[in-house]
Amino acid sequence: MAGGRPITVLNVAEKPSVAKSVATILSRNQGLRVREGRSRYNKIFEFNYAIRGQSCNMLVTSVTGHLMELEFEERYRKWHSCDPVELFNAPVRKLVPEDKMDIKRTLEQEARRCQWLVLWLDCDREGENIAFEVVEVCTTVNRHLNIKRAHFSALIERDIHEAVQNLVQPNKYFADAVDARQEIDLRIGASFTRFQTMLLKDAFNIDSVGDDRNVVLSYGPCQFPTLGFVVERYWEIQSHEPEEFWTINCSHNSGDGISTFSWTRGNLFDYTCAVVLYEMCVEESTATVVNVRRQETLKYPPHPLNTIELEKRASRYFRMSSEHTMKVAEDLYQAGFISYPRTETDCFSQRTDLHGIVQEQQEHQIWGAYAQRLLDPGSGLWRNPSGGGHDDKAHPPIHPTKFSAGERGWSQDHHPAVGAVTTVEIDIAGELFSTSGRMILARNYLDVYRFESWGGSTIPTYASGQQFVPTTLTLDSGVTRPPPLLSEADLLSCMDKEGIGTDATMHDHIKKLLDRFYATKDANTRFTPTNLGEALVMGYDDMGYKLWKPHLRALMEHEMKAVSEGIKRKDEVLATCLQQMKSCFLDARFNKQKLFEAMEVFFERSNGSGGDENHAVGEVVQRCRLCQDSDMVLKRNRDGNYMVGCLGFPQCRNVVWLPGSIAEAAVTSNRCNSCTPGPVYLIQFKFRQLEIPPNYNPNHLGCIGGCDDILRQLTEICGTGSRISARGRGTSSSSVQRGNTAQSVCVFCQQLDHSSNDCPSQVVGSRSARHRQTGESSFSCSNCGTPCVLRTANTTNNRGRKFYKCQSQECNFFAWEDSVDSVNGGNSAAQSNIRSSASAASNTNPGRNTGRGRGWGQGQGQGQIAATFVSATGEPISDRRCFVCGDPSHFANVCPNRGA
DNA sequence: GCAAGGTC
Repeated sequence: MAGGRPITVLNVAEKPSVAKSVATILSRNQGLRVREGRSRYNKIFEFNYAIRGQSCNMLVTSVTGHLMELEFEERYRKWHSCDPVELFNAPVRKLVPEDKMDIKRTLEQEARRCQWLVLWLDCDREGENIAFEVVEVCTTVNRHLNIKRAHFSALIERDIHEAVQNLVQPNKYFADAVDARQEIDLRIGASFTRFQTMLLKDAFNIDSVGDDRNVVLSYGPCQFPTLGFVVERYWEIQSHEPEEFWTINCSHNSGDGISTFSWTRGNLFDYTCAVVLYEMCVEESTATVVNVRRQETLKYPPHPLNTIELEKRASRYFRMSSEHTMKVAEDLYQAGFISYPRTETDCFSQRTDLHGIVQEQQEHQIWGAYAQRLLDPGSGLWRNPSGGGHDDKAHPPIHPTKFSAGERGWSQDHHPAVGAVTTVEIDIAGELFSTSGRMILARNYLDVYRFESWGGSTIPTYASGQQFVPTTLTLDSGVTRPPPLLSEADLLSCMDKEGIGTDATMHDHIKKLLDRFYATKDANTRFTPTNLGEALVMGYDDMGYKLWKPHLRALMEHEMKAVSEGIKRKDEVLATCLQQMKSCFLDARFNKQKLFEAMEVFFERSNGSGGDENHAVGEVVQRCRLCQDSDMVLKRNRDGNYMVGCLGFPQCRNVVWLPGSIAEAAVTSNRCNSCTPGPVYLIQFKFRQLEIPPNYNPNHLGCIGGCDDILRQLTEICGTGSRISARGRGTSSSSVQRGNTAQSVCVFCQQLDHSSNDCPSQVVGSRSARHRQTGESSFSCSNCGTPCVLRTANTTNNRGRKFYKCQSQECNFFAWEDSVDSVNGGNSAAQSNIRSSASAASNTNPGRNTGRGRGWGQGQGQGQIAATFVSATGEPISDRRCFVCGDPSHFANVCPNRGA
């Protein structure tokens, strides 16, 4: 070929900027001519060049991403033109859309006079697919074209010259995989979207979506699993039962500093057990150092950067949204500062010239010196970065491709930072406690990677066998908390882990949730599903279909990979996938009632019968007495169990779980005559007969306001439908605290300090059953006769002491529980009903028997101990307080002032 | 009016 006449070569890039870069690099900016094409964005560059000795007249132009779109044939385009199920088989075709026709014409025009076509599309599956679109357009007008593919990963001279001198063939398998993906996405998306939109849009008043004429309840194999992540986390939070736990903390002031030792048992959920162990420690409180360990630890630098990690780190360190990050990265790529920013790869190949990359950085004023040290063989600092195990075989990890003196926050090659951790273990009465401190010995890569911190903390010196008396020894309590709502970084992690979307599209799917009114994002970038989003997921979940789970996409992705590797044929994958999805579609349509039911939980039927105008029928039960800001509504969780929850969730977490034996429940327009503050709407319950005792009527018109003994009894007998939290469970369960404590607020008296099971008002003040069969006595206000509630004092002098308070707002009656006990002969309901485990524990302690007892203080037989112990078996008196109002009697998750 | 994926 060498020495022949010049040939004309048409080079096509994926976007105009790449065409320009390729042309500039190959022409070395000598004799480069530019002319307009038919599309105003896609210029044509011309210059002379020699490929392996063959002189070429090079034309370089571009497309803008995909040139073609897949669409249904005309007669299936209109929404009502066919049954949506037909979309699984309806003929489809690939067409150049109208707005790409100019580009198509330019390609045709230039291809007619060329001998070669060189494809400079991005080196990934989509790029390969676009390459075949370009081939189709060009070969239609010139079937003699010689087709070549250029493989490059960065717009730098070395890569571009190397690519053009080593042209290869395009990979049809890659393109086939994308064809299959496109067809499956189109058929599933269109069929399900039309189905659920036409089914639900007009059937309900979907108030959250504004102008509902344009509402589309879309379904997509990426957007729905993304919504699924949001809803699943929301459900997890909603079903979390706050659970109290106890732990022993020990501190020691040695004179050289204070060490805080934590209990190696961690948190105990059994109060009695914790008290017994605490008591042992207090009685035999000398601590013995049993182990002092000093260990060198290493903190490794992060793996080389891929797109998701770039987005997550930018979100974490710079609070940049994923969308903005990719925009900036694209700019840097186009300016030649970094390699291609859309890559899954997080390990460098052997071919990458890492030394060359670092050499470029030697002049940098911040990390230049570090780069020089890395390159100095005498320093012994060089280490090839360890990979994260991902390689898309198309692009290297994102790395700098040329020097910049400006602020750029990444480095490539790092040594781990070195630290020394000292761990001290002590033994008190057989219980182990430990503490640790860290000293950083060598910062190494942390010197240049300034975003990661590795704090040091010092502790005094201890020797094995040494004994000391703890300065404080406290039994502290806490409450398990639900996980937070998903943040944008969390969501990206979920999507990445499950393979939802591509690096370039993940942020689009997240945005789609907002656009479709499926979810909202708050100021902290945390996502909450809307009623609409939750209802749709719930509907499919109730059908038993995991269409909102990532499995379907994962399966498809797996199949696509097989196609791209030539292991499976496109046609067979398409046939199997679509067959499965079609039967799933038919099943979903058969079970559409589930979708209706789920929507009914949240929305009124649009042709509904109206009902009581004062409240939304079928929903509102009462005003939330906790936040006093939102309504409490009857809802079902995803397991079908009923609860009455505050609409202010997640800011307000007030929830009343109802018996697990309910088959059906509906809020009526009847108001309770006795519960205040009203109105409290009665709920018509239908219980599953086999799950309740025979003497109860399965049909019951009940009230959650506090007056309904039958409801309380069935709750106790049947338990609630609240999901048991997976976290923080699994220790012993002998204590009553581990009973049915799903409510943040007691069902019966709306107090925060006990569960409905322990509610004194049910014994003391129940209207319908003043005297229970057990013979326990009640207590009513001696002024007005209204039933009293039992509360816990929080004043300095009486912290933890219980008192009765009249419920009537006009009456100021008040009496200490312990003084009432003595009047009533010490057999009060309150005494027997509250915290029985604590009572048992406190029996070891002479003194008032008020629930949890009062613990061990100075002067209670502990005189041999010189240190001051904080009494701890009463109400929580550690430094932990509600961070909202500072009250130590509760935590912020149940704070009545929250959101005030 | 529908998907996801390129890109402007």
